[in-house]
Amino acid sequence: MVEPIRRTRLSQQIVAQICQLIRQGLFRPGDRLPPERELSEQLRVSRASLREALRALEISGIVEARHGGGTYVRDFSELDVISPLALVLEASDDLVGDLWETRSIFEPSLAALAAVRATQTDIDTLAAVVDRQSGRFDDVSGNDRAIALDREFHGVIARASRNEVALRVVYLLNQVLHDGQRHFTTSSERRAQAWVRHREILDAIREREPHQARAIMLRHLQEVEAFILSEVVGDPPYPRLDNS
Amino acid sequence: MVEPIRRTRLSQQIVAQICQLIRQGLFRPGDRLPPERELSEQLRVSRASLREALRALEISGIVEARHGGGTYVRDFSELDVISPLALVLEASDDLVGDLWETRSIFEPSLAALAAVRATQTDIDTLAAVVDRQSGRFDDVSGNDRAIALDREFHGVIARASRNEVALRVVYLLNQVLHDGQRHFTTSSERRAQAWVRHREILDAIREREPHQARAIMLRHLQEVEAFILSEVVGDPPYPRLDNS
DNA sequence: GAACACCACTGGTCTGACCAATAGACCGCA
DNA sequence: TGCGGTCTATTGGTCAGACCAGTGGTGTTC
Repeated sequence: MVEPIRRTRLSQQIVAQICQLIRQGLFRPGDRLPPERELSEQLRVSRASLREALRALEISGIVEARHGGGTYVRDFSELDVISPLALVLEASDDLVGDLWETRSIFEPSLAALAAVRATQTDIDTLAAVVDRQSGRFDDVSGNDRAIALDREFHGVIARASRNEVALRVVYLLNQVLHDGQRHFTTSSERRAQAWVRHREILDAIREREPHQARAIMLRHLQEVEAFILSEVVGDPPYPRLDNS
Repeated sequence: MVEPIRRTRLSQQIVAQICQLIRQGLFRPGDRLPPERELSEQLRVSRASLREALRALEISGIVEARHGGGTYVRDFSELDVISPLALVLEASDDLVGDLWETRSIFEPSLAALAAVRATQTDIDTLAAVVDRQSGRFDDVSGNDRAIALDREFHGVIARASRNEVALRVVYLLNQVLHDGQRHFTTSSERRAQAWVRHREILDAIREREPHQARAIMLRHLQEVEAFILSEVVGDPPYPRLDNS
């Protein structure tokens, strides 16, 4: 019935303000922020409070501090930040199924959006990734490289969807999933099958066919998911949706 | 060829250590951590460094600090977690369109899942919410109540989808969206239309028709989104997907 | 011109102090 | 006894200033 009073910490206000400055374009990715001492003086807050705010921004992946070198605004396209949410989800193996299901909800739509919105540059980048995936990866480090390329493929599509929010969400999901199964090994046959699907998705995006892109992405994820869930985890506790 | 030296910040080590203590069960959800002064003494670090670590843990949703009351380990099942995602999205008006689009990706699938997995209790709860939405809400506080009920409706469906990850994501999205437009006013006609859709979704879930639930939810979101984007924000900068 | 030494700058950490909110102890009144 | 208010120790929030440690440019030296 009544609205609880909004007790806002000083560092939160600072975070909001700096975020706004960045969003307004006063600070652009790659720019160096003013020194902490100077910034704290301008904001009329102590350096400790400012540092708490900067730490929050750093955790969020918005800025990056270099000891002795200044604090820089990160390029948002580099989203490879350590997500603290991974700490929360790490201990729970039983969430892997949920994570995959969530990907299956999300990424097909992102592929469809990418088919509508991808620029020629996006498509070229995606094609380059798919091309690099055509290799065999038989040596020791091959598995890691294959996984990295797979993440890159899905990352490029998410970026091509031109939806900042969805991009962040899907990136987070994949990161948690990746962290939980870092040493997961795929077989050559699996990789070959995935590569075929990746090529089909690329073609669908290139041909601007969102429905096609969505359907193939869904099929791709379900194939991989079925394999992983059967090998690593157990059967899902709840009924699944059929495709649609 | 050589491994770069890992220059780790003090606060990062503290975060790792506290996380480990929580993971080991020394601190359980709901427990109160030792006071900052005491903890900093035990860890042999300054209070400032400890506080930076605690701020990181708070952003991650692992602990919660209460001014004058101590720092508590959060119950991870609580959903209103401050995520780094929320920090990024805070104070950003031009992301409202992305947020809505992301909802439109997510919630139709959740409705479909709910149609498959909802228990009788879920359906009863949902029916009760819809029933309460049938009122007129003409008085002053009516708008707030209507918005609260709307959030509750979508929350119950998300919970009924039995997907912990998706639940958290959609909860976060709606929270950010709500925080950004707290004082948004809807007309009675809009509410009536939304109520019709809500009833249709409820019926679809009750009849165990996932396709139906998905389709109506998508339609519902697109209707509301179109209204809000036209009234409050501007036209979307990128082409939208047609339904599907 | 290249290698080196130096030094101003900047983030990282520490100390100690004070402010502000909380919560429990304590007291007085009904 | 039980309720209400007050008082105070505890605890998080903020501040100021200092020093440490890594960076990068500048000037010197050969």
